[in-house]
Amino acid sequence: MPNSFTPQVAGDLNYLKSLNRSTILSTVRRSPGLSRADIALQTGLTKATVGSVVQALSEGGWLREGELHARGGGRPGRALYLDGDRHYMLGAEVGVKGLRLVACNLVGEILASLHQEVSPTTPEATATRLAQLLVQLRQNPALAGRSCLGLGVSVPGPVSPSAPILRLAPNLGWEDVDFLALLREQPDLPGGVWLLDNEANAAAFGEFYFFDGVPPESIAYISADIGIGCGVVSGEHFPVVPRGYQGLVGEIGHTVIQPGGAFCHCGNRGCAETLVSGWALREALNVEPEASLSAAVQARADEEAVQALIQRAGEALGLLMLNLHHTLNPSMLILGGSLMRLEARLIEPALAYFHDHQNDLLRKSQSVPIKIIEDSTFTAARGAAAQVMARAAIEV
Amino acid sequence: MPNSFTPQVAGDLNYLKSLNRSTILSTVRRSPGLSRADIALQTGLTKATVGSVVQALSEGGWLREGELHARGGGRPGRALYLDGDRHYMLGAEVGVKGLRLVACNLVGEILASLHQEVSPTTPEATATRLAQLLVQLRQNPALAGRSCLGLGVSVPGPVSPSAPILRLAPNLGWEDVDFLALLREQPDLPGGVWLLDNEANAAAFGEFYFFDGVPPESIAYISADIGIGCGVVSGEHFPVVPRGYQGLVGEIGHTVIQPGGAFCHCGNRGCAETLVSGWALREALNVEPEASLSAAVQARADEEAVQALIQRAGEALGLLMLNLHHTLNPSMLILGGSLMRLEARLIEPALAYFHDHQNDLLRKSQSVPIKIIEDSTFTAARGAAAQVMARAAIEV
DNA sequence: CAACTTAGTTAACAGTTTTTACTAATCAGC
DNA sequence: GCTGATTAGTAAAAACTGTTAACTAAGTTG
Repeated sequence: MPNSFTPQVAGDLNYLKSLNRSTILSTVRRSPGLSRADIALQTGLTKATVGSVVQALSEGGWLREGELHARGGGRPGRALYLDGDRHYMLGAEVGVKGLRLVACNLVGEILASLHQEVSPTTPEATATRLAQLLVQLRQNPALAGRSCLGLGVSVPGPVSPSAPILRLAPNLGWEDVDFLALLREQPDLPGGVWLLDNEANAAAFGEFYFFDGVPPESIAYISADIGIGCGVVSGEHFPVVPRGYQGLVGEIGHTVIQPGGAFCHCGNRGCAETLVSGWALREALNVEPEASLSAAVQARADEEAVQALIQRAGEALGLLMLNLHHTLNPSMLILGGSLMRLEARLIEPALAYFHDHQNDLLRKSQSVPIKIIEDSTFTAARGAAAQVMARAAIEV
Repeated sequence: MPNSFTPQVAGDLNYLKSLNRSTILSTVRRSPGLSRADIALQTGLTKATVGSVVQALSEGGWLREGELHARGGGRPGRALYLDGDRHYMLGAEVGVKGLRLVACNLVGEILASLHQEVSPTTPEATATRLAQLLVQLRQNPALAGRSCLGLGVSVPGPVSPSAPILRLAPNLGWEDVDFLALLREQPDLPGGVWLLDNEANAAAFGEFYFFDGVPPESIAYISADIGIGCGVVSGEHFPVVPRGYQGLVGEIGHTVIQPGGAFCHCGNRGCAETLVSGWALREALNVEPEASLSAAVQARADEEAVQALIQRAGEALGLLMLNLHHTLNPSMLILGGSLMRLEARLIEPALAYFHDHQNDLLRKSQSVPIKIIEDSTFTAARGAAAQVMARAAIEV
């Protein structure tokens, strides 16, 4: 049955091998500690195939052997884990508020990170600065002796699905920027897989790929920051992020939920972002771009108007979550972004709205788990790194 | 790169063969008249492989040879087409207004059809009636000498993604119905692939799979009928219809676009369906379930209140289209369902709203083509048949 | 009509998973 | 402690895939 890792057009034996290698890797990623025999059972491959693929992956630094299983009669199997000690991926977020970089291993652990809270200026200057920070990051002793699989960069705007080009980033004033090309002109950068993606997509991918616990069937990650975006991921072994025809999937901040409502900077009226978003709240509360929104809210928490504003924003977020659920029906909703720093003030009305406005269909189904990421400083950067790993696992 | 036809878990040589056969078939479906050499070029397979697969497909009744190409020097290639004369698929729509059946060939042509405009009662009685009609349909002389690939059934409600079970059909009063199991108890039905899917999904799949002309990258099909649903399809060679965790993808009729608005039958307020849907308009205009909505509108076309009502409904539909575009970003929107019989009265305000409320991101992109299906009597049934073909092409 | 070009087929080949048989390691029971 | 049962993992042969390279087929062009 169709799912997600298929060649552009048709497949040869090489593709088949790559598919199986990647499936085995993903099987171990999703349930660490499986033995070769377990993998054979789960994937349907034979013990012989699994054995030879595992050997190759171990030699390549992707898998490592662990302890022995001891379950009843028979020779115990040897546990297999992703090898967190031999490779790493670089991930970077070019955000409105600054640059954030991580290097993480195959298990998703952040080995080293950097962030610089300065708003990007031109694409060229930003590329230069990012390159310098990448060089600095790679000198971190935690990365010594490891090989780099590549670099993923996330940007605050839609990326063309056909080419790694940032189409429009209103909050940076950038348009049609080939950021990876600018970066490639810089010295001392690693080779391997280079990827560019939207911030919400990257974050969503990372949360799905490195999910802590039993992985959900699919997720929608709502990124509530200056603007509101959303990334969607599904696919057991080969997670897919739908991007749409023009890379606009998940631009839910500009879905209209209040026809004839307030004007939005996008040129329309009544967008969700006019009710819940960093820029709308800052504007309503007169908070300077440099100042902290959550601090301002905290300071004026006893003003009734402020309470009502945040309450309304939370409800709008809840409505957005419901609409998203009716349109994409993910098995889990994840909320992230700097707006989460408003904590219960924003989140409680959102959850309340979400639960109080479920319709019959939803009530019939088991309720959708909602996960909240309080600190998403490195979420997008780590997600970009995760995308690098997923791609490298296919190409190796 | 990930896309859509991957085995449950891992692939063996059988899968590889099936993949390539299916890819070749799809290549011909998307551009009829290609030669073996063209296919080899497009798919990346070698001439040898293409040759042997084409031979197998021809013998199996899937492909036929056509005229000779005559383009410049060299031996001319022989055009290949899907063979419309040897197989057919059955498709049925269990709708609120009755049963609709088609038999169509590999090219998507309807060879025979039936429809019975009687509202279904119980699942059991409906299965019995549908089985009788299927037997009757299969006796149509147009089907003589052809083999049946299977049966697809579409139903007016979400289908569980894990099993072919109708979860809820409010307009039929059905809940958790294993309709295919009921059907299987009936005599004289064909074997092959049996599928069950939501009406909007089936229709969307059919419009994509049998697209007349250059196939779009992806589509969203909005089914505007008693309720409002939506099906999404994308994937070049292996079209995928996302269903979501509980089969609720595309339930856009219950996205809220007017918080605090009118009560919806789903238990919520301000759903899109309260503004634009068969039931809302019928209720507002006091039209009996048996009577024709379009006729009623036609008759009262000069009442100002009626004009305003339809105008508002059209605008709501336009808003829904915009929101859908911002969430899923398909490369084409298709409008279908019985509400299209209201014609320009409904459609013009919808298109006007859609075009007048595009934001900067959309304006920057080339505009999304919108296709309107005036008569969608057999759209869902044919779509269900298309799904059967797609599945059979993989399994054969 | 010979040279050229492109389409399609054939047989040997390389690379994949599977099959089958085997070895390795642990536990249970005597 | 030994034997047998059971499960894990490996090795070599077998089966099957698409590829390669050489060939035949069938047109056009000079």
